Amino acid sequence: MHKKKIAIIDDHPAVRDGLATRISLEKDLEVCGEAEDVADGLELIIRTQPHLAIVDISLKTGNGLDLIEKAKTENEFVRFLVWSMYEEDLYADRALRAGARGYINKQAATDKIIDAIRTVLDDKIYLSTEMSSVLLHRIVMGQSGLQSRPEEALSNRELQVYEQIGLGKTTLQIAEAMKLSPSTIETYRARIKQKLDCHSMSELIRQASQWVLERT
Amino acid sequence: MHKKKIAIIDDHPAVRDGLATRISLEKDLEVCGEAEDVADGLELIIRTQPHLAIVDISLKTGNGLDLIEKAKTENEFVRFLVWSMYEEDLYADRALRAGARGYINKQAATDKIIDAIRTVLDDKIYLSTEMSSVLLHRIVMGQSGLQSRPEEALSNRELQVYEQIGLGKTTLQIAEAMKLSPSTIETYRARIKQKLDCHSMSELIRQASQWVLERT
DNA sequence: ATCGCTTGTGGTGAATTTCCCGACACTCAT
DNA sequence: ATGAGTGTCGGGAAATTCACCACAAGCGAT
Repeated sequence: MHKKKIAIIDDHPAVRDGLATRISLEKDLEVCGEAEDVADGLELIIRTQPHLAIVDISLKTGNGLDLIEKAKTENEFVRFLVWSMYEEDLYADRALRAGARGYINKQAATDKIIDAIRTVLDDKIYLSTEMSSVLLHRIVMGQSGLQSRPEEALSNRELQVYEQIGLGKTTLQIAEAMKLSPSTIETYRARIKQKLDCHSMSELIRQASQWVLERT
Repeated sequence: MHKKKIAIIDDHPAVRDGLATRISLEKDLEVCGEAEDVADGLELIIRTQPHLAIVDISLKTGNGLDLIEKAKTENEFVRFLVWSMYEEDLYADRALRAGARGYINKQAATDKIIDAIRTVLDDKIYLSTEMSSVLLHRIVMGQSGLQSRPEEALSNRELQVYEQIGLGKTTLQIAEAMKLSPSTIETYRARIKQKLDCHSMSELIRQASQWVLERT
């Protein structure tokens, strides 16, 4: 029989163990290797060409999403499933954007991960139902479901404001800096929130500051 | 033979599985139960009176250190080992102060955790050698020496709130999650702002969210 | 044994900010 | 020329933040 090969890339040995033993219970799946950082993970993927790589976001050195971005071009046939402790709404769309075919939380029961694996191996997208509906909602409301980097959704002015927000500036500070009425900044902020699907200032600030950091 | 009973309290099923299977390989150890949040963890400890409880810091609801504080008085004979993904230098001394007998990182090899378990069961303290010397050094220098990170100035509660802030949660959401009055969260926030020298919510959120990202 | 400081918890009321509406002019593409 | 998106602003209601205060418990220093 032809078993599907699964690679596990996670920086917690106990997690790898737990996952590996659980996967081994399935007759048609086998773990073809494990890695705990980006370099080893890449090497593992290139060498073993797994059908699916399960990737944690926070690795020993670097980020699982980076790994996926790097690996996906050279390894057409490898599918990626992101497996992380972070809440889905923080990272699911980033994961998909990076090239993953699914996202599953570590708090999920181990049986769920098997579901997710099979779903992705079957060339479908795996997300929680809530997250799926959020993305679908975005498609209906906005243009594309995945917010391809904020730059593309925001207008010039909005982007400038977004950047200031990410720097931790208050509405008033931004208004002064840009010599505009605070009301205007409020409007931009409201539009940004709508476009990026944020529901509170806290969330917007968090997202903006993250964006500022990541945009090197 | 009289096996030592181990309780596992962690909110990631895969971690529990990995740990449990690894522990089961030892002839003189047995897992007497698992839990994934504070309430269940307490109940588990009271009911089974394990020789040792392995406790993750971030649980589904609440904090592992709180669990230890609550559990230790009523359960004299239960020892606690903190097992977390966070870097030792911020949490190890908090863990010990809360009543734990050791701290081990999730990135440690699974054999290490067995070491740690045996060490604690043997009524010794388990820490990495680096951390031991750091703590000793702090004791000698009178603790008020140089705190490399401003976050070290925060109290336990403040740190929990800080983390939530960094995740983009609003004051109200945090209050609900921690089952405290919003006023209390306000107070913590004010104290955090003072300690970290932030002058507005925006700045605090920005700093907290960056911290959450960069802390591994 | 006492004093002072920190921590954990909460409250009040004023000041600010956010939120939800609407408005208007201008551009650009359909 | 109509509608969608953008840049700019305002008003009023709702929510949040801020600036204090309070108090009990714990802990270290005197």
